[in-house]
Amino acid sequence: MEEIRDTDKKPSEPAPRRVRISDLAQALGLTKSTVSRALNNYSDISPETRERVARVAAEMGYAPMPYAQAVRTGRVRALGLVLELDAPDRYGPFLTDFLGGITQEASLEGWTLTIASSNSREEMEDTVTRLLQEHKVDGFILPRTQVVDPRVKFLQAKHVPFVLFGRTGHGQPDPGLSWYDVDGEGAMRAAVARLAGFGHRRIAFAGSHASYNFALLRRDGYREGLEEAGLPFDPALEVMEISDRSEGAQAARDLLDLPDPPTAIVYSTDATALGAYDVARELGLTIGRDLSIISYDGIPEGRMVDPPLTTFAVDSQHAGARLASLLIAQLRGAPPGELTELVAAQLEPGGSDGPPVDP
Amino acid sequence: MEEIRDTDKKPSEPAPRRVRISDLAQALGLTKSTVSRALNNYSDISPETRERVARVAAEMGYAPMPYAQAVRTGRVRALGLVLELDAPDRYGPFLTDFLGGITQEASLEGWTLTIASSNSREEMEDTVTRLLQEHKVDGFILPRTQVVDPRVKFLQAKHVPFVLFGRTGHGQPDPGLSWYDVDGEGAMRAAVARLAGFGHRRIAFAGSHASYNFALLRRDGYREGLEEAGLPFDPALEVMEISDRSEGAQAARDLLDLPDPPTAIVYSTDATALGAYDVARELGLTIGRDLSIISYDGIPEGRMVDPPLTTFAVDSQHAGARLASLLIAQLRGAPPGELTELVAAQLEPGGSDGPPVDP
DNA sequence: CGGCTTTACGAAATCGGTTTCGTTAACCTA
DNA sequence: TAGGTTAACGAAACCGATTTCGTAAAGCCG
Repeated sequence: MEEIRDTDKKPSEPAPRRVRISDLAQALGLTKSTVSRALNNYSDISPETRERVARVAAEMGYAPMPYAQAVRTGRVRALGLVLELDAPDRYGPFLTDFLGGITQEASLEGWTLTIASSNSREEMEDTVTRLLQEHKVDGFILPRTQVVDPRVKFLQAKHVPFVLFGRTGHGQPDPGLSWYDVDGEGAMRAAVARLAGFGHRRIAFAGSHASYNFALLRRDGYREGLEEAGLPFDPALEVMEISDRSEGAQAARDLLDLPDPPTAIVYSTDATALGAYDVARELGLTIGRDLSIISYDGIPEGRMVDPPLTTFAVDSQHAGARLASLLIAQLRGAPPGELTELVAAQLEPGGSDGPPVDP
Repeated sequence: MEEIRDTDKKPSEPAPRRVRISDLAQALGLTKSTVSRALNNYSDISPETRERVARVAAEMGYAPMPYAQAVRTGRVRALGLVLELDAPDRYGPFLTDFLGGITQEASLEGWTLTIASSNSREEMEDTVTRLLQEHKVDGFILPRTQVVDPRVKFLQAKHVPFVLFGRTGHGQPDPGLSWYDVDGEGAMRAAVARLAGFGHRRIAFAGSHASYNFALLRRDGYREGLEEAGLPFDPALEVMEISDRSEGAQAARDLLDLPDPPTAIVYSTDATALGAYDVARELGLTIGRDLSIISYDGIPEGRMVDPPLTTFAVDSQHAGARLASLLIAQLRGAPPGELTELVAAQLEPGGSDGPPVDP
């Protein structure tokens, strides 16, 4: 019966013998079953016993092994996150904060985060399927929602709990979904209001890819801002599909080349707004005077440039923490549709915006 | 016996009934035990039976549940990664690639990645302890090694397998450890050689925090490069403890203020090298002509600046993949000390270096 | 005060696997 | 050909929990 298998040998391990539920039961003079039910708040346990079990468990440092519980319950106390490696901006600098937020919050509740990655939709579905079939994960966090997000249907069909970072469906979010989002629409509205307050009359907008839900919402916010400020909407001043710094620069170039150019540009993302700095340097314009810029995200880079970028900052760590919390709540039985959260972006005034110069 | 517990209720789940080992056994006309041993390559199974079991298992789509196996084996097929949220550069843009590399490679072998985060060393130890005591991971990947890394002793004491991204101990890496590293020393040597080849005689170095192992190695490489080029080592041209763009700028300013200033600066990281661009603009110098710059990392930003940064690029995705592979090998029984890998950084010539101008 | 609920716990089955220990039949060997 | 191996599989224990079911004692009721 010699074992010749070539995989997964056990390393030498003088483990310090953890305390099991049976040890706890013996110490208490009870049976495993009673102890288990006491710890899980069953109603057929007397309050005194319940309290005593809890106390001794804490004293002995008992912690159940999630995977042993999982054999019976099917739940492993693990959250799943699928990163899309082909994302246009590779999640930029947010990822660390975002992951930190998720894991710290999850850790408080005794959960962990398992991450997977994919290069395409097919790969994403395979990966998710494997995580589920191996029961490595109880639910998912989905970053970067699209207007019509294939992941939603996919997970709903499998009856897997999940939460979204960002809404879907543009104006009408699906009522049965859990999500957390930052109010990009409101931020863009406020950006336009701020610029209009400075006296700008021609305010342009450089948006992101329209397949992403946030892109449409921010564009909406821009248009609403114009309307509230009593400014006319000029289609020539609205460009979309801008996704990196060089495209942001090209957008600025095109806008400034117009017969009646804008005096301010609202960018959908900081990364693209930095392109305006390059163009300003080319053309000898001073940002904040000759051209006002306001954008959105709050990347560290925005504070390094001269002048610092005025932006609406997103707290990625908070987002991660809240998403973890919402998902755990849902896994504990809360109705998904009631788990939604919309927070405001935080204005970080820099020097990139100000009153327009008179011609 | 009604259940009133307030946590972890099971959501409705019409799961598509997965195939268990007992189903497989029944279909084969064998017992669970025989099937299990066949799948795990025990020697007391005939080759024909082993092959038949493998074939039918594949046909029926059987995959063992890792947590059910874990109850007996104590292994869950999960890799652990602890992110340090207080890292100076927050892992920059590498994290996405790095995680992608780990997860893709792990996925191929049927493993997953569980991540945790910490704000301090104490928190890191608590987190690791919890992950181990709950048996949520089998081993760890440790990024960003320090010269004397407290994590090494900590994990060794617990007899937990791990691999390092980067060596430790400066010159003398601990022989019993597994690690993957990029040859920063060699890259810095090559950078100096390249600059000396252009005709530079006074070449400065701006390094990182000396507590990190890579910082010392890159500095060594710089010094070796000077020696090989037959150039004298001038302590005034070597500054350390530079960790971000503004510190990189200040270093450039200080170096250029010297009585006999350098004509080229080798930076330990791209992020700090970008500071030189800011200073060049201030002073009206042209990078690549008046001042040559070579650095290390290969961040995307380096290709966006003008002129593009000449740098030695690191493939973070490959690093992640190899680290995962090394750790899995170790978990399968390979001796840790033999699992080491050193790869070269890839020179990406930009326009930031060239022959010095004659005064 | 006898029967009927509750209350509070123990005994045992269960989850999906792995591993130990027998056991049978074929194969050697002397 | 009797006795000892060996090959190949079955039976059952086991891992650490949860959950179902059974049951003794206490409480209630008329």
